[in-house]
Amino acid sequence: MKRNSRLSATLHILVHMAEKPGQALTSEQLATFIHTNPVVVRRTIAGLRDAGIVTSSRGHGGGWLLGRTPENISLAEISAALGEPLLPFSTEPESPGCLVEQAVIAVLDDFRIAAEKLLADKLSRITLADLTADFRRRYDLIGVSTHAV
Amino acid sequence: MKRNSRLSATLHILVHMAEKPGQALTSEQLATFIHTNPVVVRRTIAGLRDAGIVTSSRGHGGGWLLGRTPENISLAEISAALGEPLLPFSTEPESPGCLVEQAVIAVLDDFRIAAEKLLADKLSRITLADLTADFRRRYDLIGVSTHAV
DNA sequence: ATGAATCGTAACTAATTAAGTTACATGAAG
DNA sequence: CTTCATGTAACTTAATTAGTTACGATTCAT
Repeated sequence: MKRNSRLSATLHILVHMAEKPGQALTSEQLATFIHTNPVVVRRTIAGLRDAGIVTSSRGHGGGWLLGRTPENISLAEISAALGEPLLPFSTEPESPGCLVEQAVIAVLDDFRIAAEKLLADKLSRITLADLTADFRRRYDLIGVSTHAV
Repeated sequence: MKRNSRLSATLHILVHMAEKPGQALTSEQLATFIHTNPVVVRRTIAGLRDAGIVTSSRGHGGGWLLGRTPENISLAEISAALGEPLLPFSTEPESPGCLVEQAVIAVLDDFRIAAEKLLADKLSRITLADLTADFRRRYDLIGVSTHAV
């Protein structure tokens, strides 16, 4: 798994889970989808479990299941559960007391708050079901073209 | 300079430059503002020069100047000139041929394109002049309270 | 001309972060 | 009670970014 691809890797995993409803997939299986190892998977999606997006069970026959239907899982929730910031820039003070820095931080923070809200709104309108629908469309297309050619 | 603070550090520098109009500031001076060293400054703002936001001159009496008035320098341009992506997540394929991945990337890229446009629009409405105005407000407030107390 | 000041940039080092790995405890199913 | 899973801590490795050193190129003052 490359850097900065936790969101796409997680979505990849979730679509696979959505395609096998009711069937628990192990960290091992999920890991092969995103070319990494089981511990990285557990670590990455641990937050999704806490958010109720997935459930995990141990022992024989255990593994991971979606906690809700794909229609009820939005990318906003997934992104939030991963715990990564939506915007990459930091505004932590480095020169406390510098009025220029304070002004810069104030303006950037205002922007950031508004921007994060905008992005979260947009993400909340995309669900896991949308992703699986897109996948199915591609899948069917391949099938058609394979038969046609 | 901390990680992920290139934007705020650059704004910090630019506000200082805006406060000394017509006066060339050296990389050395700019570096002290953001607690780093001159080479890091040159490297960081090199893109701003290419974008015409600042100019630099060498030799005795040389240094950095704003290339335009603060009213005509938007945060969108500054951010673009820094060459950093507005959104942190990557959508580079890791399993070419995997339809699930393709679906995920397609959806995320759509989102990313729309989101970047939104953010750029918001940033284009904030100018360096807005930052200096915010700074002046804080500066005047301190002056007032100092005199009052 | 010469020297001092300044940027431009390459090359290297150090610090930080994130992913990958190993190891083992915990719990569930047969 | 053995096997198959997750949970998690600890460590290692890899990648990225900031910091540093060094030096060439350019400009100004004398």
